[in-house]
Amino acid sequence: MPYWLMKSEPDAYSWDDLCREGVGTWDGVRNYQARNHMRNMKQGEQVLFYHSNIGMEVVGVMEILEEAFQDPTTDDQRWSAVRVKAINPFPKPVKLSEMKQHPLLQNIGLIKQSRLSVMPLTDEEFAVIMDLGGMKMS
DNA sequence: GCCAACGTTGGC
DNA sequence: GCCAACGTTGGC
Repeated sequence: MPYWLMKSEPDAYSWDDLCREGVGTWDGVRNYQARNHMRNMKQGEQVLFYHSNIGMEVVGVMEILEEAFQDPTTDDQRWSAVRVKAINPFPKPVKLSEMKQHPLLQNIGLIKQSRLSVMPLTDEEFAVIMDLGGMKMS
């Protein structure tokens, strides 16, 4: 099963914002590569939530509730959004600096392509980050 | 605040 | 279709 990681600046939209809303719409993505990843997401898949700029850490796990649909923030049909819900916060958020030091995380988009905001993770990468964050895999 | 990386735009 | 100029992202 594919896993994902999505970034947001907490100033704009944070983990706490998502928890407050319960169900969140992940919209505003204006990058083709990121959009293509979003269109590949399937209901029930798990997504890590990363705080860029402020925090620079993975803070929790989300789940895809609704697969890609027209981004409600624009009429431009090129852009898609997905619906997500928070599952669990990390007991211990995982810092970017920590991930950069981990030998099994050297190929993740966060490190290799720092501007990409939506990216896939391998089973192994997902498991490593969950472990670093003190989360038990269910 | 700076700047590297990278995507987009527009002139040719 | 190339590429210079420019804008944006995001780490430092």
